[in-house]
Amino acid sequence: MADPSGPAAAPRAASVGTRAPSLGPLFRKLSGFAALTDDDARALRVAFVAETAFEPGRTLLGEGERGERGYVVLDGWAFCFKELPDGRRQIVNFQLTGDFLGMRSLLLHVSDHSFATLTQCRLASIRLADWRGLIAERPRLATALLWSAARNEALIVEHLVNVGRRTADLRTAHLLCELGLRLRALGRVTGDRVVLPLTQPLVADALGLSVVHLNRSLRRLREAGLIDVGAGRIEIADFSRLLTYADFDESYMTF
Amino acid sequence: MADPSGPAAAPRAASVGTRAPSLGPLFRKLSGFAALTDDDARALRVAFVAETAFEPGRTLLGEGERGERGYVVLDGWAFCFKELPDGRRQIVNFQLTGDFLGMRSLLLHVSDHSFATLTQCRLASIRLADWRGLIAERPRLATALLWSAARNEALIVEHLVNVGRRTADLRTAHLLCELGLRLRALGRVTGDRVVLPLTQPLVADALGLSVVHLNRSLRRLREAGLIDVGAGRIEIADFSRLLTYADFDESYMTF
DNA sequence: CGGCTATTTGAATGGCATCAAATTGGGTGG
DNA sequence: CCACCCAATTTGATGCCATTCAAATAGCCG
Repeated sequence: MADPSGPAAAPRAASVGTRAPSLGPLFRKLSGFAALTDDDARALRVAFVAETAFEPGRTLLGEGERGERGYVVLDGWAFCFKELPDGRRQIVNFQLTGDFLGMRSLLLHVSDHSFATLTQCRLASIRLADWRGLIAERPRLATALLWSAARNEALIVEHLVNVGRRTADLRTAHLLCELGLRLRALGRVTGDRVVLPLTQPLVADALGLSVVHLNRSLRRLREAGLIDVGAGRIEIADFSRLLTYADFDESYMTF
Repeated sequence: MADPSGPAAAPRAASVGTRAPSLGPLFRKLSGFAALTDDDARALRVAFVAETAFEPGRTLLGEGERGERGYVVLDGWAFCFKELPDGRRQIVNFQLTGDFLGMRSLLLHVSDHSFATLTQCRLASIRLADWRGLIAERPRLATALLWSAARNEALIVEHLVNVGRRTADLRTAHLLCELGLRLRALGRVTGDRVVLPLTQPLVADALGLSVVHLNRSLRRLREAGLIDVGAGRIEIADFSRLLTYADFDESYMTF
């Protein structure tokens, strides 16, 4: 194990940028896809520049703009979305600690989507040239990134199934389950309660529902004792039962 | 330009497999993402084994199975989908000539989705080890594959927006436009008419609609003179007007 | 010819959107 | 500390979009 910044590593001087970004979660994720070396860890540390915190609700890149930098979430929640001509929008997915943000915009000349912070966020960023360099010169890293892209695609595909073929209540429960499990995989969840920093307009845009109808779905889930809601926050009250209720099949996440 | 099997190349003996697969469209697509060399073309030719034709409606891999081989469509239509416990399904996207099929299943230990042929198909296939080899040993190819994965993700994301935020009529028109443009990019379409080998149950499963309702949407499009329908086939009758009707923004496809 | 699937239409139901409005809570400036 | 504003939450009423049930027709294959 070659964690570039994990707690197990001895304290080391900041190698690049204002301070060494904590790329531990990212590196752990990528290590699950390919056997990375210390050199790979070092290359990641060098290529990614730590950024100071971004405030909540900040749009980092709009559709049609040119992506100058790609990001990794060090801490906080972000999300990406597409807007329609009439102003409505579809949230594509949420990014948590260790997830990439805007890498597709970096690859394409013009971004096909937008992304923004949801909560206060700490992000590390990378320039296109450095990104290309990592892929071209580090075969194991390139392999891990392709695996990571596959995992990301699997999340989006399941989201599509959710929106296309499930009722509002199950759809809502399913999304909450996925986010809860992703937090659990990060070691942020221990018991049967999970707090998610989600407002209802946001979740409605993710699920392809109106805010009004989502609110009624949430009320039913609350009356069933599965969740609690309020003040810009949705809280899973009984994770086990919510997973059962949603008939959640986590096979698309477990690789 | 180093087309491994294009018509411009002089006839060459089959290098591997029963005959040299026509990887031209795949190579052309990948060349748009990174500058590939003759060696890259050769490596692709060696790794992909030509397969004989598959009949229409053949499921190549089911959800939960282990993907032993990845595929490239040489000719014909295929599609991938996920099934729900109640038997309904969501079609994720369609694969045309030059598109990968089942690569995500190859990377993951257990496939999270299924895929099948739609029409008669000719496919070339690759084993996991050879796939890993291409990625690890050919940096330009790895780069191109990551770009290709990004493009594929962009298609799925737009599909999600379509299902999540558009009405049935616009949703239907949008899908037909995308497929028409993809055929056009392959040089298979010249005029304002495009024939698509799609049955209505299939399109309904792609759009997250019931067959009955899709049928009514198609009727409205037909009465508007935009399409023709019948006998396992949907035909774009006036591509220009259909693009206008769908307010189609092709920026997500043009890279 | 019989069975299967695709296409099509009618009728009724229901899920979800839209419109409207009351309430709440956090943030900000006076 | 209060007044105000703005966004989020919540509920009611209404109507439409889409599903479901039902059935008829048509085309394909064995």
